[in-house]
Amino acid sequence: MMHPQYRPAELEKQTQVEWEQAKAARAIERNDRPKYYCLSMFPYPSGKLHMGHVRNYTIGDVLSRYHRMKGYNVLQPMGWDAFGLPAENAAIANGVPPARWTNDNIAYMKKQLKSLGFSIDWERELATCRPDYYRWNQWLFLRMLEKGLVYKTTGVVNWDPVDQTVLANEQVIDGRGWRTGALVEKREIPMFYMRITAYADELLAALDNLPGWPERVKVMQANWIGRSEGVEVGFPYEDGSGVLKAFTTRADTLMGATYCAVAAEHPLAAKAAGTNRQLAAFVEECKRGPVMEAELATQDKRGMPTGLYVIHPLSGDKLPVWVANYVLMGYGEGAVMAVPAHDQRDFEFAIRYRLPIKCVIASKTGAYQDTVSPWRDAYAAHGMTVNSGPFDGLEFQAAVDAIAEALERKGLGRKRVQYRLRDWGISRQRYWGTPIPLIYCDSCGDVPVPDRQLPVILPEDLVPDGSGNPLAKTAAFAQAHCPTCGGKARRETDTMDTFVDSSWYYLRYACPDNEQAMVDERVAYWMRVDQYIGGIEHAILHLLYSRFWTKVMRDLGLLTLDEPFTNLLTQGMVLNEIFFRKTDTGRIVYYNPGDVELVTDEHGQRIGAKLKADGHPVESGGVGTMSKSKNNGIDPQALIDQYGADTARLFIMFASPPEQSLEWSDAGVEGAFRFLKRLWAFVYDHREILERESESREPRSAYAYPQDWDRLDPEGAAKRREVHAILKQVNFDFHKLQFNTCVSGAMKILNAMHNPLGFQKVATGDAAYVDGLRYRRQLLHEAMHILLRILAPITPHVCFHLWRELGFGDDIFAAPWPEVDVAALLQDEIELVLQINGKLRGNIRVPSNAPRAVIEDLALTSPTALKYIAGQTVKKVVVVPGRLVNVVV
RNA sequence: GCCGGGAUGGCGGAAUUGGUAGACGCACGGGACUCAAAAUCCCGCGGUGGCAACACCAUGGGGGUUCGAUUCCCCCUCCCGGCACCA
Repeated sequence: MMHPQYRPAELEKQTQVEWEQAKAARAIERNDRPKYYCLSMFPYPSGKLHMGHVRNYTIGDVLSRYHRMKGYNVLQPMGWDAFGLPAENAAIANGVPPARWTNDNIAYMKKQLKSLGFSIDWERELATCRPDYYRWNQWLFLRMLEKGLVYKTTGVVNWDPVDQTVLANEQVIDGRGWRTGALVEKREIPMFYMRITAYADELLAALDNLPGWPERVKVMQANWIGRSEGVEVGFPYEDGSGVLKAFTTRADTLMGATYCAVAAEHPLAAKAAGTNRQLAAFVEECKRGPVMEAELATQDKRGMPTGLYVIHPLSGDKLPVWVANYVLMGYGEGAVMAVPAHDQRDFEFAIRYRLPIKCVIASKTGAYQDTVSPWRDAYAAHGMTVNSGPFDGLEFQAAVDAIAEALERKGLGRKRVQYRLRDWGISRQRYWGTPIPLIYCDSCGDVPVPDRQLPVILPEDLVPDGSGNPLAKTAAFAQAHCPTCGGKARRETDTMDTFVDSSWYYLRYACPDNEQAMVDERVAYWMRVDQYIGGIEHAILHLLYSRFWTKVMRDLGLLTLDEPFTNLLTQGMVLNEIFFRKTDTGRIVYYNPGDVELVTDEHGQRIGAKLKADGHPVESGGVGTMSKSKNNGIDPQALIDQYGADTARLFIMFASPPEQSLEWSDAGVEGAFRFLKRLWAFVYDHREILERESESREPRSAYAYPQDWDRLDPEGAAKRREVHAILKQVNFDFHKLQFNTCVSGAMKILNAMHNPLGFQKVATGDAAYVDGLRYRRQLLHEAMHILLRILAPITPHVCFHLWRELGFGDDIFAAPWPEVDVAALLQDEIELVLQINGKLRGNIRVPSNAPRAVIEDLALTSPTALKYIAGQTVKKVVVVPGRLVNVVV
C-alpha cells in the first residue's frame, strides 16, 4: 500500500539498507561495457561533514548514478585523508591519541555519507593512516631515492623556541607561535625533497593535453610553474677566484648593468660578512626577515656593499657587488645583474644608494634616452638598444640573441630556461604522518630501510603535548639497528607531508587489497579517472603533485599513464549570509542565520533583520563562505534529519550550477521539499491509472515507444511534444554538467502533466473519447517513466521507491536512460517569430516543411507585417529556419 | 602591479552558444478550501505610460560590428579568485 504522504525518513533508511544488502554500488572489473571512474576528493576526517562535502559528494553521486543508467561500469570510491595536523591539535587539547580521534571521526562521517544515499563502493575504502596504505608511500620514496628523485638538503623551517618545535606556516600568526606566542625563528635543518623541477617542462607542456580541465586551473598551474626564458650571465670575480652567476630575462639590457646584487643567503654575502661586522648584522637581519610573503613585497629596498667587485663580461667594467634584501635566494642563482635604467627594483635601489644609472634601451619615441631622474621610473618596456657598443640598434630579440652569443663565445653565459617552481620539501617534524624510511648509522651513514622491513610502522598510542615530536622521544621507535652493519642506529623521526598521501590514493582504490604491490592490472583497467570533483583550493598543489607522482610512477615502469585525471570539475563554495552586532566595546559578535529573522516591508522586500531571541536588529555583513569564525554554517545533519537526504541533494543541485558558488536559502530548501511532496502526491493520485498501464505492457517493451502515438489527440500530442523537448534539453544539460536546469526540467514535466486526462472535447460515452483516454493514460505513463529516470540520479531514494510503486520495474537504476522520441517532436505546423526591423511584432504559423519562399510570402502577407510595412519598401527578409522571420524595411 | 573569471527582476538563476530576455524555483499579491489558521490548489508578478488593444524602456556604463547582441569587438566602473621584489 502506498502511503499518501511523502515520509522521507523511513523511506530513505529502508532504501539504503536494501542497496547495501544488494551491494548495489559494488564495482567489478568487466569488459562488456565502458568503465567510468568517478572520483571526489577524499575528505579529511575532521569530525563531521560540512556543506562543502555534501555538495562535492552529491555532484559525484549524481554523475555516478547517471553514468550507471547510461550503461557504464561505474567506480565511485571513498577514503580518508587521515594524516595531518588537526589530529595532533585535538590530541593536545583532549589528551587522546590522534589515531583514536581519527578513527572515531571516520566512523561518524562514514555513517553520515551513508545517510546521504551515496552509491559508494565501500569495499574499496582506504585511510592513509593505515600501514597497508602508507607502506607504499615509503616504498615509492625508496624507489625515488634510488633514482635520485628524492634528495636530502637543508631547508628553512619556522621554529618555536619555547615549544622546541617546528611550525607549519598557518601556525605562525603575526610572526609568533600560535600556542606559545613566542617570536618564531627561521632555522635550517636537513630535509628530504622530491625533484618535481625535473618534470617542470612536462608538467607545463602537458597542460595542453587536458581539454577536460577548467582553463583557470591550467592557468594557475602554468603560473605556478612559472617558466621564463632568459640568459645566464657570468660575472668573473675581480680577483679571478671564480664567477658570480646571475639569471636575466633581459639580456638586451646587459650593457646597462651598473652593479650586481646578491641575496643575504648567498655564499658571497657570507664570505664578505666574515670580515665586515656591519654587513654580518645586516645579513642576519635579512635572514630573519618578515615571515609573511606579503610583507616581503612591500618592504623598502635596502642593501649594503660587500666591498667585492666583479668584472662585466662584455665591457670589462668593474661593478660593485651589493647584498640586497630584494634578491631572493630561492629563484635563479640568488644573484641579479642590476640595470637601474630598465628595472624598477634596481632603479629604486640605485636612487637610494646613489648608484650609477645607464640607459641602454630607447623607447620608440626616443623619449627615454639619457634623461634619468629620481622622480621618474625605470623604462622597463622593450625597445631599441643604445649606448651598447657593438650591440647598438637592435630590437629586443635580436639584442638578446647577439648578447647571448657573445657571452657564450667567452664562456660566460648561455641561454637557459628558469622555473619559478621549486622542489617539493616533504619532511615534516611531526608525529601524525608516514614515517620516512631511513636509518642513521654512525658507521654506515644514511641507510634506507630495506623493502623487507617495510612498512615502518607508526606507533598509534602516542599523545603529543605540543612540544617537539613525540616520535623522537619514543625510544622504541627512534632507536634502531643499522640494516647494513647491525649496529645501534637512529631512526628518522620526520614524517612525510600529507600531500604525499593524496598524490596517488586514486590509484589505490583500484587495488586496495593488494599486499604484494602498490598497483596492479586493475589500475590499468580503471585509470584514468574520468571525472574528478573537488574544491578549487586544490587547483595548484594537490593536482600538480598528483600529476607529478603519476609521471614518476610511469617512469619507474609502474604505470602507463601520463596524466591521472581526464576531466576536472571544481565545485563552487557554499555561502551563507553573515549576521553580526557590534558590542559597546567595539567587539563583533556573529549570529547564526538560523537564529535570525528577516524583517520585510508590505511588498515583501527585506528592510532588515532581527535576532529571534530578543527581537532587536542585527546587521548583515553580506554573504561569505560558511565558517566557524563567522558563525554562518548550516549543519548538514540537521538538514537531513529535518527534510531527508533527497531534499538536501535536490536543493544543492538546483540552487546553482556546480562550478558556481551556492548561496544557502532556507526558503529554497523548503521549495525543494515542496516539489518532492508534490511529486509524491501526484503519483499517489494517479497510481491506479499508472499501475494499470504498467500491467498492460509487456515488460520487455516498457522502454520502447508504441507505434500508435499518432492517434493521440492534438492537445495530448502537444503535451507529449513538450515532454520530449524537455527531455532533449535535460540530456544536453546533463552532458554539460548543468544539473540545476536538469532539475528544472523535471519540474517542468510534472507541471506539464497537470490534469493529464483532461480533454477540451468532453464527449462521455463517445467511442472516440474512450479511445483517446487510452492514449492519454499511455502519455501519462510515459511522462512519469521519463520524469523519474531523469530525477533518479539527483533524488535516488524517492525515485527508486516510486518507480517500484508504479510497477515500472524493480530497480530504476537498472533501467536505461530515457531516449527522446524524435517522432514526438515533429509538427505539421510551426510557429515562427515575426520581426520587423529586428523588433518582435508577432507570430506566424507556417507548415513545418515550408520552403523559404513560402515562409517569406506568408510573413509579408500576414496582417501584422502589413500593418508595420504600410507604405515602406521591403529591403530584405531574413529567415532563420524553425525560429523566426525578420522583415527589414 | 600581472593573470584569470564575473556583473541579467525583490532574490537564486535560465536563454539550445548571434535569433521571442527573464525558463524553473524562491519571495510577494489576489483567490479557492477552512469557523479560523497552517498545509494544499488556482491566478498574477521586470519598469514606465494607457481603461484597453498596445507602445516605449530594460541584461553594470559608453561606443562598435550585424537584419538582429545578455552572447562577438573596443574603452570604462565595480566585484570575486590566483600569483606577486621571480630578475
